[in-house]
Parts: sequence; structure tokens; C-alpha cells
Amino acid sequence: MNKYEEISKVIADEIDRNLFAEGDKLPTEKTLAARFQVSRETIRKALKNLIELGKIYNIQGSGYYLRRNGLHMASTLNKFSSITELIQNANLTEGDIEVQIFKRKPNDEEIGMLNINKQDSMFILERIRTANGESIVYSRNILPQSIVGQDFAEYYEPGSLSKYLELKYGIYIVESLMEIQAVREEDVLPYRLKLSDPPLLKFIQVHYDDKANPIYISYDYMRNDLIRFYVRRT
Amino acid sequence: MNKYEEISKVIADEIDRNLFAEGDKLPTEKTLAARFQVSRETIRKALKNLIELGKIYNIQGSGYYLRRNGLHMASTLNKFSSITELIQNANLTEGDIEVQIFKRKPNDEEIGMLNINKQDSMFILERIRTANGESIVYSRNILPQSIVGQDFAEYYEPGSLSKYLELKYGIYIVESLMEIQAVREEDVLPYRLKLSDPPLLKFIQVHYDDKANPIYISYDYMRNDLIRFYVRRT
DNA sequence: TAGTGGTCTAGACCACCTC
DNA sequence: AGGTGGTCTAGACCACTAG
Repeated sequence: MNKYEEISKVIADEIDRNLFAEGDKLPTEKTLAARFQVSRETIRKALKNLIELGKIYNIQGSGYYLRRNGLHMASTLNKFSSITELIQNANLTEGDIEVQIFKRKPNDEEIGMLNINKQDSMFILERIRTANGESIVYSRNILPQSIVGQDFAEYYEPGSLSKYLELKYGIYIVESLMEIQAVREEDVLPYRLKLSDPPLLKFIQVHYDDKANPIYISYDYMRNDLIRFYVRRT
Repeated sequence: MNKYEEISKVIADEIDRNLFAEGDKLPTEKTLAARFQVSRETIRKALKNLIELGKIYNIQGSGYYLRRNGLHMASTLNKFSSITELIQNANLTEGDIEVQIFKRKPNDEEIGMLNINKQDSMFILERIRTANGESIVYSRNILPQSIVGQDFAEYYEPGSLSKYLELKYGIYIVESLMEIQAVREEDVLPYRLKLSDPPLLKFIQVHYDDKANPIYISYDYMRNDLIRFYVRRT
């Protein structure tokens, strides 16, 4: 663990333990540097971390201050997470039903987004994902055979696709570009999800690995009555 | 202008002028430091900037590489912008119609979100905002009288509210926390926006100034057939 | 093993806030 | 004017990648 990460955690912890009141001033960089026996730059890195987390803010020439109003920061869309993690964060248990896998040729949009060639085949993984038994999202993942190999359908396991890619292929999804859409008339949804006519949001994502390669596309029709979605804009 | 900002711009410019091919390796930090006659840390700050913009990525021990796939980066929701800017970014001309301003007492939710007290009054600014004459968003802004003063209704001008707060009160909105919702049955919308039954998204935002004070709340029902919304998740 | 980025330091000077 | 954060430096050592 790096020094600045350690220090960041210690201070975050002290904030969570209410050692400061909202709007309180934190010690100066110099003071903190002395306390932790590190250079000022290291302290600055640690504090920058906390600013990005929305825990503190600062004003040049004045100091660092506590911020308690950044309520729902933990579950913002800014941070990449799988649906599995999203559901687990909401303290629910995840499951998969109505799983379907099939194969077809890519369309032009997919060729463009995933940077593949026409000859490649695409696996389509469709499923309804549940939280505590309730259908919560209808999701469709589209990934090229050139990445997962011919026998993907046989070896696939329920749960997080990104976690599966990590374990089986050493592919680490670290980032995605997501489009958020209102659901339209023409969107075809499984009967099970239309049952109670819940409010739905449509997420379209391209997922990238740690080398900025586009790996797969996902379409997620998420129930918005059970999960809420936040974006921090800075 | 700081050195690292200058350097960041120069390199961004060279990228935009296609001096590198996609996936190309950029010069090493050391090389760049020599070229710009600055220290390595300064180069690192400049490069970090470009990583955040999605223009490059890097791999420890290997180097910095160009990334061209980050398509819609310019218009992501990650970056705070007013609706006026949103519309102008789409190369459209903004206008306001059906403007209504009234005053009422705050409800509990508003008291909590804006950190005000019960006695304060709230101004409600409702309007339909247009792009090239087309209704594009129904928006409702809620801001306390304690910030804008009693005579807000008289002095209000069409256009960006955040820009108005800047000019008239020196309040700089630099950040917001936004919730994205699917539009529900019970949402009341003006007839003009329901006309063609367009797909709509509902944005609920708390806007913060540069000292992390919550300033106002906005509800925006945005047409999703004319504007698209992206979030970068990292 | 050589080269690259990641962390860390100690000190300097500047820009801004506060009194 | 004194204190605080913002930028910048030159150099050190470490962690990782690649041939």
C-alpha cells in the first residue's frame, strides 16, 4: 500500500468517525505532513483523493474543509461497477433467470464500436437478473467470439460477466462509456419485466479493458423503482 | 496559464491534428520533459489531464498511448454544464417560453437538500426551454429567497440560471449531484411537451457553488429524441 | 537487463485568503 | 503581513514491461 493511500484512508476514517463537524476546517497540509512524517506533496495526493470522493473540498489560500452533503456518492454511475456489484451494494442477492445464449454475425454498429472485422461472430447473452428473487433488469451482452473462443456457451457461468472475463481470460474491465436512454415503444421487453409496468431506464455501454480495448457491449433495461441512479458532475 | 496546462493543450492539439495514429505510442515522460524544458512531474500533470479527457491512456513500465475510441467524450454528463450550454453544444439556439415564477414555503426535502431553515421562502422558476424553436425541456428551478433576495421575480432574465447567479450575485456553480429517473405516470408535464409523446428523461439536480454550498435544485424533463446523454464510468 | 512509469522527498517561489 | 494552498524543480528509489 502506498503512503498517500494509507494516509487517505486514515483521514477518511477519522471523518467517518465524526472527529470533524460539517464545514469544519481540516489541519493544514504542513501540519498533516508533520503528523504523518511525509512530504507535503504526499499529503496533497492523499487529500486530492478525498476531494474526488466528495468527502472534502478546499479553497486556495484558506484551507481544506469537511463536506457532509455528498449523500449518495457511494452509488454514483461515475464509478464503473457491474450490475452484480450494483445489486450487492443495495444489500440484495443477485440471480439469473431465463438465460439465453446464441451466436450471430455482427452488425455495422457493433463492428464500429468494438473495432472487430466482419468475419467475426458475436455471442449474445440475454438474461433477466434478479435481486432477492425480483426481476430487476433485462440485460443483453454482446461479445465477439475472437475474445472468448468458440465454446463460450458451454463454459459460461451465471453472475458477473466482467468477473468471468477476469478469471477465465485475464481481461480486466476498468471503464465504460454509457449512454442513458428513455425506454421507447419499439423496445422489446420480456413479459416478466413488463408485468407491473415499472419505470425503466435503458443503459447502453461499451466496456473497455485496462489497455483501452473495447471488449463488449451491454444493453440493460433497469427497473428504476427499486434502484436509483446518480451522477456527480464536476 | 500554468505550464502543465499549456503543455497539455499543445499535446492535445497535436493529437487532434493527427500527428499520432490510434494506438500509437507517445514520447516518454523524460523525452517530453526535455522537449518542453520542464521537470518530469510537470509533464506527468499534463499527461494526467489528457488521461482524464479520455485522449490517452498509459501502462506502467510501458508508456503512454493514444486513444481514439472515446467518441462522445465532449458531451458527457460527467462534466457539469447548464442546459444552455448543452443546447449550444448541439449547435442549436436556445430560447425560453411559458416562463412562470412564483413563491412558496420549502418542503422538508428541500430543507434537507439545500440546508436552509423552515422560515425561508422558495422561488420556483418554471419554463419550457427551446432549441431552434422546438420545445426540448420542461424545467423547474427551486432556489431560496435568502440567496437571490425578494425581488428575484422582477430582475430575472431568460437563459442560463447559473450564468445569471454568476453575474448578479458572484455565485459560481461548479458542481452538481444529479439523479436520473425514468418519467412516471404521475409526473405532470405541460401539454406542449406531451404533444408528440417524445421519449423523456427526468434529471433531478442539486447545484453546488465553489465552496460546496448547495444553492438550488432543478428538475428537468428532457426530450431524449433530440439530445443524447453519456456517462463515462472509470 | 534496460527502459518506462509510479512514488516520494525537500525545498523554492507564487497566488490567494484572512486579519 | 502572515498563513495557506498551487505550481515547479531535481533527484532518488521502486514497480512493472519488454526484449
